[in-house]
Amino acid sequence: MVKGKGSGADGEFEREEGFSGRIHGSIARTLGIAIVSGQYAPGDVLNNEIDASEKLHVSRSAYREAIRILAAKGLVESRPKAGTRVSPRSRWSLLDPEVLAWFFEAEPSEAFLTSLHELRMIVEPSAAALAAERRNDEQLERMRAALIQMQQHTLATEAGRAADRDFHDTVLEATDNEPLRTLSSSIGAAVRWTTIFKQRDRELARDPIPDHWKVFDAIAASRPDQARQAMERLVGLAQDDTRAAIARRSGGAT
Amino acid sequence: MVKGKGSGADGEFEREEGFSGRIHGSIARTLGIAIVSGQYAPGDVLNNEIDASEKLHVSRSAYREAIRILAAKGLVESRPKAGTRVSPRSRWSLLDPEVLAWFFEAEPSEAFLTSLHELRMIVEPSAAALAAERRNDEQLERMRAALIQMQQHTLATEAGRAADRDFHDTVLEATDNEPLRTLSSSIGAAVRWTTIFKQRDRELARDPIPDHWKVFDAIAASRPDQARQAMERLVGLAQDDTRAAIARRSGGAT
DNA sequence: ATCGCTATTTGTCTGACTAATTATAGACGA
DNA sequence: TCGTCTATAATTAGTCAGACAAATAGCGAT
Repeated sequence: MVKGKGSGADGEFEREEGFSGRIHGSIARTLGIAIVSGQYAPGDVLNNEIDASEKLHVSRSAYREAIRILAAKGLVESRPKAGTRVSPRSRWSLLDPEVLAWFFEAEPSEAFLTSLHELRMIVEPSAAALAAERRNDEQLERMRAALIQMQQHTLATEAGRAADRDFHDTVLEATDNEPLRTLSSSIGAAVRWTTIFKQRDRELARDPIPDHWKVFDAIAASRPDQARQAMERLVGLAQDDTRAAIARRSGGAT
Repeated sequence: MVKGKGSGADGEFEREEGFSGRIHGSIARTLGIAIVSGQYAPGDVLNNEIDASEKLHVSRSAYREAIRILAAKGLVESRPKAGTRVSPRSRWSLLDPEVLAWFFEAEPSEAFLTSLHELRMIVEPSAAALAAERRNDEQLERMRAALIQMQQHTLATEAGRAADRDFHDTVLEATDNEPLRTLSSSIGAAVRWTTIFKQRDRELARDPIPDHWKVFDAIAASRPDQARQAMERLVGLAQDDTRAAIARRSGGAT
């Protein structure tokens, strides 16, 4: 039993792929996914630090740092003698980028997708309205550039999807409201998965680019109400498409 | 230099009061407040772990766990050789309950209060509408109970303010949308500070209880649009009052 | 039913070693 | 001579190990 990590070509190992660089991060990720995917239920008590760290072939301190990360995100809570237990879902930081990523790591439930869309539906139209009032020229340029990129690459490519996210992200930024901007990660996640689902159906139901331009035009023209309506339409259609894709997936095969 | 903590009646000490029980939590709190209050600016590099932990009279491992917490909330980022530096504000988890608490620990800026109110203005009316559609009887009862409590204790007491928060919290819960519910801590923070500011002016500008009942009635009657409008009015008035109180505070004395 | 004890578990400390990465100085080529 | 690329060194976070402290849940005695 040498020192260094021991990650060699031995026999058994666990977390392996999808490493997060640092070991505590990767452990946090592994446990985080296990928790949000329901492998551990709220109320469940994790193994004690000694056993758990041993089982994962890491030092106790590395394991503890991972637990601190999860605790900071509200996923677990630990107390002496009581152990570390999974917190009730209501305490989870569902809008945290990492937590969200962990959710999507294991095929999020339909209900979760739906609620994320609902959030978009609430936040984005108002955000667009604020953006129409407050955007500066530089932000407007970035939105335009994003849409052009999106047009060139199409949503079938990662570059195109990134441009899509950039657009929505910039709208949030243009609201000049920091807490609102924080939601961009969640919105971004919803956007990404909307697109992925739509892409699974070969025929992408509708070309969303004209709808994006309408939002852009309203923001460019500094017309809040118009921007709100355009965004409402855009998000609503995305929601419909996702719903349809999901229905087709679970309902009947091709 | 004995072992145990050394928190005795010695000479100098730092973090002291406001302890969070566990030491790593209290360090995280101390640093967290220092960061959100601007004592450390984004981009600033913290002392290396050895020096920092020494200066705080804690072990390196405890200090490191604190840093993991801050990193999990997006406040800092650390890399070997580069050190631990404060992340750009855009990465901060502004809606995290603890981060929010740290903000309010050091008199939040007017701009921050405003943006939080803006968020309320966006989220709560829609939430009320959803709640009107989806609330169950138990939740409705909790809302009613909260308002009665609020009426009895008035907003001058902590019990009354807690009831106020309970009401808004239950509305969020009744939306049956988990990500939305996550925002309750942020909303709650805004609610709490609205009230505190209003209370500073002796004459509380307006009795908000009737407005609360209007929201309740609409939710009870399952009328989404009515609930949305009532909540819009309620939050709008709160916003006005807070603005007025702030203006009076910074503008001219009594 | 209450109180006090004990065993378990997290929390903290120490100190050493590892690994990553920046920065520096040097070699090489334009 | 200047610029660029490359090995090397120095710094810092990351990991590990094992011991001890503190808190508390659960149990047994009263």
